[in-house]
Amino acid sequence: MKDFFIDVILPIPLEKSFTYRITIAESEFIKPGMRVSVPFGKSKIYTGIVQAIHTNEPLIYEAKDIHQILDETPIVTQAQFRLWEWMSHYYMCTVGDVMRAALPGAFILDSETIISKNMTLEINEADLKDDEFLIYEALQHQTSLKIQDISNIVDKKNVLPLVKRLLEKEAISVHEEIFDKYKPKLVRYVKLKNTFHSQTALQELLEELSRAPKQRDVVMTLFSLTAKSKKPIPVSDLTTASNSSSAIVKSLIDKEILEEYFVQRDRVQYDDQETEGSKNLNEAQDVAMKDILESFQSQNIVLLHGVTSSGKTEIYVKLIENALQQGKQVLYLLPEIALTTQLVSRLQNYFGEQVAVYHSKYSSNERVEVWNQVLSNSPKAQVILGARSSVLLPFHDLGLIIVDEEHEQSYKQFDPAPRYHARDTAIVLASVFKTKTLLGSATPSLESYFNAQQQKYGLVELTTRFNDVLMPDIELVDIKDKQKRKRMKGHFSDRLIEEMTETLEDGHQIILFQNRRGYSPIIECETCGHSPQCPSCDVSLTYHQYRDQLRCHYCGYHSVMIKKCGACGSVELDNKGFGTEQVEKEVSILFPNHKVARMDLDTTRGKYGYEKIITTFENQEVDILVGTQMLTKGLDFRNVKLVGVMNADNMLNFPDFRAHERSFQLLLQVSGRAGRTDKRGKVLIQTYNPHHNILQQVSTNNYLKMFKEQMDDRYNFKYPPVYRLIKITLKHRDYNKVNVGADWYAKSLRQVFKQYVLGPEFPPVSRIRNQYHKNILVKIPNKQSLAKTKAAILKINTSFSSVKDFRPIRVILNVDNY
DNA sequence: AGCACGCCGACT
DNA sequence: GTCGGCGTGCTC
Repeated sequence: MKDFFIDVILPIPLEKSFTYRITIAESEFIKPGMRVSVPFGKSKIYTGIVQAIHTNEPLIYEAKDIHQILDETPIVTQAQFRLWEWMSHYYMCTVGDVMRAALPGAFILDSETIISKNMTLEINEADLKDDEFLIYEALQHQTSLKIQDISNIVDKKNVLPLVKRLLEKEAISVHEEIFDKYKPKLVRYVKLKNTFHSQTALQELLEELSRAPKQRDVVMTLFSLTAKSKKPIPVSDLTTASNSSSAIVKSLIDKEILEEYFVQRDRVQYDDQETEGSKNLNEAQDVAMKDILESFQSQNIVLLHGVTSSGKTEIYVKLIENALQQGKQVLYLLPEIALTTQLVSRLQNYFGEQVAVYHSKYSSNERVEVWNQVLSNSPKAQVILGARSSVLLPFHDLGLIIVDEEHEQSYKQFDPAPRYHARDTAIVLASVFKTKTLLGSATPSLESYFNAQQQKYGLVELTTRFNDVLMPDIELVDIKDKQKRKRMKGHFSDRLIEEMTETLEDGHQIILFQNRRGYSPIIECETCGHSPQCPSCDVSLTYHQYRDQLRCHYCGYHSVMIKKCGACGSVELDNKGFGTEQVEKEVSILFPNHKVARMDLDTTRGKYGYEKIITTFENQEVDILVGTQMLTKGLDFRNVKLVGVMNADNMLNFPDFRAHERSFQLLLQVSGRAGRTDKRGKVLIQTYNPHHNILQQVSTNNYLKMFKEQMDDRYNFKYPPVYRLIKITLKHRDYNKVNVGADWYAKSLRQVFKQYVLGPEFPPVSRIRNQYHKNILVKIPNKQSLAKTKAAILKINTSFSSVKDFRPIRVILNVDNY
């Protein structure tokens, strides 16, 4: 009789998969895609995913037995395995990394060490030391302790030696326990005990309760509620309806008059609302729709380039309808930030309960529920509306993928691994299901537009705004000139103030855009020029006025605002540069009679952070909204007529090969917020450099010109999409070690890739959280094999980490690091 | 990644 | 003297 084994993926960054022994009985039950808990290392128990079942006994080691099977049916599909495999190869990470990113946290169970008293042996307490005795005594009262409890009792961090000593003295025993993290949400219901169902019994009961009027009320209310709706009555409904407390209900339950019971409920629920049919498309949309469908005949991927508010969503809705009619699931990807109630409720309007939402602000439990619904192809998960990580869901029969705002950089995950791009991963996912992908954007990324021009993607253009709203009028304001002529008030030019005044008088709203948060990014001493720096990063601290704090935007370090220069003691401190906070403050001084709000990372924390701000702005409780690029993400504010860009220069001068492309996208996107209904919107862009090509192209809304010009640069300087990039980052807290290591690494790379290796170079912020960073860039010509390139890099990587001195240096491989 | 083992400085 | 710092090596 042969023995059975399983290969298991573990959520750790190790290349190998691990083989465990299973029994014959288990082999009949276990299927690939199920979770198992397995012993790993000396004592830990990890959660793994079964990859394969086989009979090949490992030769060089003894396979351990598994600990437990965690699922009855697979929770990971074969299609996912294929996608995981692709991701780990393409993005140069382990399958375990992908697994960790894909599974909701509650699926990955951890073991915990549980300490209990050794019952078989009486210990002479005199043999125990003080701290040992403390634990021993604690175990007289409690049957078991966790490591954390022991830590608390003896007030020490590292208690493992202590546990070990007790173990040796046989005073205690330890074992590992795993806990299910996913807890279904239970709703408590009550009903009247069966014995009181007859009319007479109820009469008697009410009489009996006449001396407890509160309780009597509750019973009466329950009775009338039940008569009214016939549905089960949740305790919470009963207490509100009868205006009583749960204590009264509890006493009724204790008296066995009422009976409580629990029903599992989905955490994510929508009120059933009337759904409506999709809107009829206008002529332009209709043409675009037909073009898309025609393109899909020959292409798997189509790029829809439609100007802001051209009504792309309506086209998506039609396409989703088509797929649903064929009984297929649809994935609709959006940047995290655009996943607001605005869009969600819009889609629910059309598709009702069939829409499931998935993003990072969902709790782990909520994500498990969505996962299971997608996996079981539940009617509640036919349209999955989600951010980046939703490409990793266990789709069943995917019929269409839509990637909206495909140019958004937030689709790319930078840290931790897998450093994947959701748009590109979505395209692969679509190919796994042999289905189509639609990319949509008003400002497509150069790589997508390039692919469309190369006939790799289909291309459909939509050039008119919905309802024939005019494109906003974009005006560039030369603030260098304005400053010379003393026409600036703070950071506001006279033109901007004029337009703002007029807009406010007309009762319209204003958006002001400044791509920097805080009050001012640099505080400089006027006497000695010193400026306060973050102690663990190489950046100036940003002054945040609302908390009177200096903050580091890289590591979160903060201290109180200094009153005098830390170097020379001078009290003359100057603010250099400005952020959203300062803009907000200046607005409230310039327009004291109007309400201003700010939307940036600092004001949108928490689950409903941005929703709150968006709602108040939507309801016109706020006239002027100041914000960072958060404002640009597909928000639809009807009443905004003016958009002001406080300073376009800092993003244009950003040291990145995409700075110009990004600026163009950002400026056009933010401009698109202006005048989305009848009135023509106005956009003012303040800049020191009004003749900059990008600004000219923004003001004339000339995407094609921008594309051509940028592509010339990309050809000349060998950047994507003409060349591919892999960025290698080395990290260590020792400056010298990073330098030496990076030089060695780059030298080895140059032997293979010659002039296509750039660096090593320190990034603009070379030290973050006390770690020095150094980057090496590998450029890959189009004709060079990607697979071979990666293999060569991995080989160098292996020899790098086999040098003893280099081993502590962390190496990060980032494929398509843009 | 964790985690154990193992070898050196600062404290009850 | 120990406590605890992190270098090194291993995990089926």
